[in-house]
Amino acid sequence: MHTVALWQQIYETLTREIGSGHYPRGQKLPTEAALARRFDVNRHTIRRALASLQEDGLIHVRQGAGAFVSQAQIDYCLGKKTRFSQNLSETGLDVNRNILRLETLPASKKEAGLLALHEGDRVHVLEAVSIIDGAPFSYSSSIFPAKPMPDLQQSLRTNISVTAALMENGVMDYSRAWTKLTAKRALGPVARVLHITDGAPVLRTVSLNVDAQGTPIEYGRSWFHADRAQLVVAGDAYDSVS
Amino acid sequence: MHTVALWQQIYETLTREIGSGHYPRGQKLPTEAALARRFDVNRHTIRRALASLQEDGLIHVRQGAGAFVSQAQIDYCLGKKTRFSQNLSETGLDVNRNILRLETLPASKKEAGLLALHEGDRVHVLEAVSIIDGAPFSYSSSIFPAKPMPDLQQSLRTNISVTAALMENGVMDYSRAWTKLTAKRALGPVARVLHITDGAPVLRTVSLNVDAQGTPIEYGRSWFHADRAQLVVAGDAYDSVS
DNA sequence: AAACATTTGTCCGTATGTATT
DNA sequence: AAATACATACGGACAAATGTT
Repeated sequence: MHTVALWQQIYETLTREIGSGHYPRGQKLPTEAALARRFDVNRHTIRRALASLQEDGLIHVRQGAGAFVSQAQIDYCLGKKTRFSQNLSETGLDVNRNILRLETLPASKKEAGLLALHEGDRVHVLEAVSIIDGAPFSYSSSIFPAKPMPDLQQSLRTNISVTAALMENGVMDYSRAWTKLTAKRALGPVARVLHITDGAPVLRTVSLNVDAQGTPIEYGRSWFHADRAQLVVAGDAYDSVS
Repeated sequence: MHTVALWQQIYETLTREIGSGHYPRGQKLPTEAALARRFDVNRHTIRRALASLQEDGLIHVRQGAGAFVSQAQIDYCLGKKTRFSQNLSETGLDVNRNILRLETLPASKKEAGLLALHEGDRVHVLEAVSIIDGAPFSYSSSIFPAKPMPDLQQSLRTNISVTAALMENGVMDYSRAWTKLTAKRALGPVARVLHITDGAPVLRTVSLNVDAQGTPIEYGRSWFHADRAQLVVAGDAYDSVS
């Protein structure tokens, strides 16, 4: 007869309980000793179950502190028609934005190259932190060519949505040319705005948006809170969303 | 008259020199003191230039050790038709693979759910490290349903390419249903196989491949060496590659 | 293992030119 | 025109991390 291992039963019970909200997100689980008493097993059996929970990313364990239920990761869908606000507000989350910097200035040689401009052409620079459910989710730094949309700065200030701001400036449609992703350690400023400790991992993306003619209209770099963000590339999303 | 700041000239010079291979990848730059002598400026001016190089990701600096030219990141393209070996061997890189584990066993409840099987149905488990140019690039753990491809284990052992192994077992075509990405700290085993220090950032992906009928044929989790890997999602790649 | 030299990180201060108010 | 703020550049001192002997 086949019996499920003890640790596995406990693992499944805890998975259910975490999923149902019995142990709220971010909160501490009972100590290993307490769980051992509850399930009437040895502490090592609990540890085996917790190890699996950790592999699944459901909890994270800090030596000396305890096991904590991980925050739910927010799925951020990447596709040709990636729109930040739309992407997230559709999920019913409370999305907000803090502008850290918004100005218009001449492009450096590097910036000009990225947007296919000439050095000295003016660009709008936007740095912002997106806040979801009251906590920092991502920090992003974008540049836009100023010539075709001289009044974008004002639009960005009044609209939370970049898409809406672009529409006010005549860009009715745009698409994501490419996105490059890698993992980095959060350094000084990024760690500060994301409210994470220096050196914690972040997901960094660099991306280019182009208009219907293929002209670059936004070059952006983003840093996502790794504990909160999960980027999703769905095969279908590219076709269906349009 | 407008003059370019000293530190900026130095920054551009070093950018050029690194780009042209004057300072080889992975190698140490001269010390700040030496660069200060070379450009005949104060050490702080050099530091300002190095800070910009670091922002660009061209170098990374280790206190006490020095500034090192970053390794060129390997672009790994994500798309519907993502094929690991193809993806990378086309770039002319030396791609290899070490199998850490390859066996066939009954699926746990969780694994069964992921592949749309029943608990206890047999699955092939493959854990492997990919080696590019002699150094670990990624570690991945995959499961395949055994029923439709009973001899896959042998094929995986003899073929470096998973695609080729699948073809030998009747899967002539498959596509990437979705990929989920996030950043993590490398923990024990992952850090060991990737040859990085514990806690260093890694890029983790979870993905599902399905056959032409939409049936799951591979569920995989991968950990990419963050210093070496850059995942690229190109809008066009989804359409053109087919 | 312990002492040492090297190298980067941080802080203090000073001076000057430039842009803004 | 004057006052103010900011970016740039230089000089020095010590702390912290690393590598070597």
